[in-house]
Amino acid sequence: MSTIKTPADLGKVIRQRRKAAKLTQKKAAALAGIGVRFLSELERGKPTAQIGKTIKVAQLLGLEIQINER
Amino acid sequence: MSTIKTPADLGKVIRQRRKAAKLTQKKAAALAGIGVRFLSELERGKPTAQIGKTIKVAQLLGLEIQINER
DNA sequence: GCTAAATTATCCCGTTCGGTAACATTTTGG
DNA sequence: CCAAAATGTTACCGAACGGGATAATTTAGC
Repeated sequence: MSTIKTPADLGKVIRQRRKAAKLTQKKAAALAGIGVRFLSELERGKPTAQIGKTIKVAQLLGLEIQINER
Repeated sequence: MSTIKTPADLGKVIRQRRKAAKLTQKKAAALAGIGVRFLSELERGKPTAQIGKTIKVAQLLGLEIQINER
């Protein structure tokens, strides 16, 4: 369970998880219905990545996003 | 603790939390350094909202984003 | 070193989003 | 209830960016 404070934090988790699933960016992107460039940038912490696509990728990788009061 | 499956889920939580904090969109947007339009659209679940701005808003409202394996 | 994978670059059209203000909706007070 | 006030949504303009496809370059694994 990781706490996300920045887009970079998010990218890191996604990359880890993708690798753990033995998927290349190309395959993962195809499965999520997005481009490889998006995934590459997302994993590197691009702050302007779109939320909808980001959620899609997370779900594809079996990641659950939760939000709660601090 | 809410599970986020879609941009709409996220928007809902953010709106609730903003209201609980007695902030108008205008004030909240100013505090987060974004435009009112972005916040309005974010709360209504716009899937293309940028992740960086979204995280900023969440943090301003004292929301913690977590991500973990399902 | 060779090969697959990942990052980066380029082209390019569509979209984002801030500022401002008009318009719509919701809330409030009498 | 209804009018006024507050809040939220949207249109407009314009500059800037997103991101898909593809190719080139860099990096990593064997």
